[in-house]
Amino acid sequence: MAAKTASARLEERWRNILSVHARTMCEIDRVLHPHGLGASDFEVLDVLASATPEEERQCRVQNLVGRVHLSQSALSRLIARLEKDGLVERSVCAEDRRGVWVALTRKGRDLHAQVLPLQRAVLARMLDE
Amino acid sequence: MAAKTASARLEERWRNILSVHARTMCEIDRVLHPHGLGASDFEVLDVLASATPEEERQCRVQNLVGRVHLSQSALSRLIARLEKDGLVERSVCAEDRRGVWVALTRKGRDLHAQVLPLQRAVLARMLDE
DNA sequence: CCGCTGTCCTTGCGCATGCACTAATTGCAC
DNA sequence: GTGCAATTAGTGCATGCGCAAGGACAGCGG
Repeated sequence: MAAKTASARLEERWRNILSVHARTMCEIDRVLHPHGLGASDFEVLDVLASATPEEERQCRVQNLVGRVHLSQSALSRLIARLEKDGLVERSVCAEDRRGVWVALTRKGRDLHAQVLPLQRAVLARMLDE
Repeated sequence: MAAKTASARLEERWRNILSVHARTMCEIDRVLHPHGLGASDFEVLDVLASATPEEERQCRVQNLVGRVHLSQSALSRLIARLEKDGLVERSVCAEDRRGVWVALTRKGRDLHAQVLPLQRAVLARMLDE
């Protein structure tokens, strides 16, 4: 009975995570869509905006993979999209020419600043219950 | 400063949810894949297995939409796949011929019983930290 | 009956994602 | 130096998803 209860509790916690994740994710998408962004796009923008205090620059893409919940390939394409929209810039890494640097453009930084409050508002609404 | 802290805490919680969700989801997929199932497939099977104590039968699909984090269309196709694999059966609802009943087959029930411990093990591993 | 509105499921379509593969480059062993 | 494994990004392909539209049916008012 003890084991059963533990398993049931785990299951309940998991279902709860699933539920909160789905609803919040969906809401973020809905709020960001008018600005031409999806939840993943924002996630990358957000990492770039916060993890780039203008100094801690590494070869980026590889660096991003660890901080975002996307595969390398998905990230590659996502960055390509962001670049096409003029939100980030890619440049080859001089020290290691395999790598690619990714940096927010002015436009990207502005857009991030603009939508950040919207995302935070969603989090506040959804995570508080 | 108080507001900033609250926002940061929300952000941290959200990142944590994102992380746990991604890792657990991925692991469930990995464990279930050899059995021909994905995480969503299992979710549906699991709901069917637990929510069908042989009696509480409703027109199903509509009923499932509320319990699973998928759109109607995705669910429709997912059920079609499960049916193709012989794991569930669809039948028109007599009282309301718009509706469709979905029921686990013997094979579906067996497979669910077989993979359930695997999924629970993943939850135990990933959710405990 | 008739038609209208709403519900339930399915389908057409475009898109984002992951896997496996490739290309370019590095670093190391020899 | 030369070759070889490892690392880093990008690409072809298949798959699953959501949105919007469609088709079948129920329920209701006239």
